[in-house]
Amino acid sequence: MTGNKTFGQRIRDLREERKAKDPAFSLRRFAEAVDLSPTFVSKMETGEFDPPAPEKIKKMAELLNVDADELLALAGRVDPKLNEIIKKQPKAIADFLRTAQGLSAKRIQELTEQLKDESRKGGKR
Amino acid sequence: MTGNKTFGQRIRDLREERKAKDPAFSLRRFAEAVDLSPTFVSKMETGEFDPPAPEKIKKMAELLNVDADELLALAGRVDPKLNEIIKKQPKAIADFLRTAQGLSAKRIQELTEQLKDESRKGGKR
DNA sequence: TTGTCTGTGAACTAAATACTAAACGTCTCA
DNA sequence: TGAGACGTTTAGTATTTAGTTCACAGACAA
Repeated sequence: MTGNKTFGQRIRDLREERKAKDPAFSLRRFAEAVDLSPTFVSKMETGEFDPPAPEKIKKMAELLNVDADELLALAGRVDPKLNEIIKKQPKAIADFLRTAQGLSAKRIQELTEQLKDESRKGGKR
Repeated sequence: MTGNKTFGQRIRDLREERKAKDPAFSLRRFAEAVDLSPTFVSKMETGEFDPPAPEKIKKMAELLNVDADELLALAGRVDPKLNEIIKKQPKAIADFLRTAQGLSAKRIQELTEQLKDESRKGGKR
């Protein structure tokens, strides 16, 4: 597995790593950049507080240069935008996801590629 | 389109339809079966209250004999179980959904069928 | 005409979510 | 030797979510 850390541990690791090269990644300054209080970030990193709202998590991912979906997943959340996508075709996508359940990441990526190829060639389809 | 009603209107229509044949579908009795107060169901059906928690919506779908995903979608929600599925492969599925965005229901159903055929033939894949 | 059922209106509310402010001890470095 | 930044602790709070209770007026039936 890519890493079995908690959300808070992962943020702290990433932030400390950046801090070593750039003092803008101190807890206080990072908190300000994400628009959260230092208190919250401290507690969150130590796991005493739950992760913040999805938008804050996305902002952190951007600042820390990591994939937002990875952080959101660690936080036990899903990007609200994915739910918006699902709502446009609820039955079809719900069926698909239940069928795709348990598929390897690789196989899912193949399907994604397949769709991309199709749209490159044949327009919408 | 299949129907452009609000969540509440849809529930009321379905419930009244059943009520005509079965007095167990009075507002009060239905509310009790779903484990909600009559007041809540009344307000919900007239749109004055927001739809209840996903589990209640699923229960209603079951009692009213309709697809839960349809009701959940009308309620502007997504089955929490779908989010659980996404969390198992967050990056791959997030990518897939963003790529599949805007695809027709038909095309998504084709993909689902493709996966089902594969698992019928080749095991997990 | 009392009893029982219907749906509805007004007024709350418990619990969860998503945080904050202020003060504290520690360390640095000028 | 004190000014400033560091992360942390204690003690809260505002907002949202997901409902509830109680009382009411109208229909119907015995």
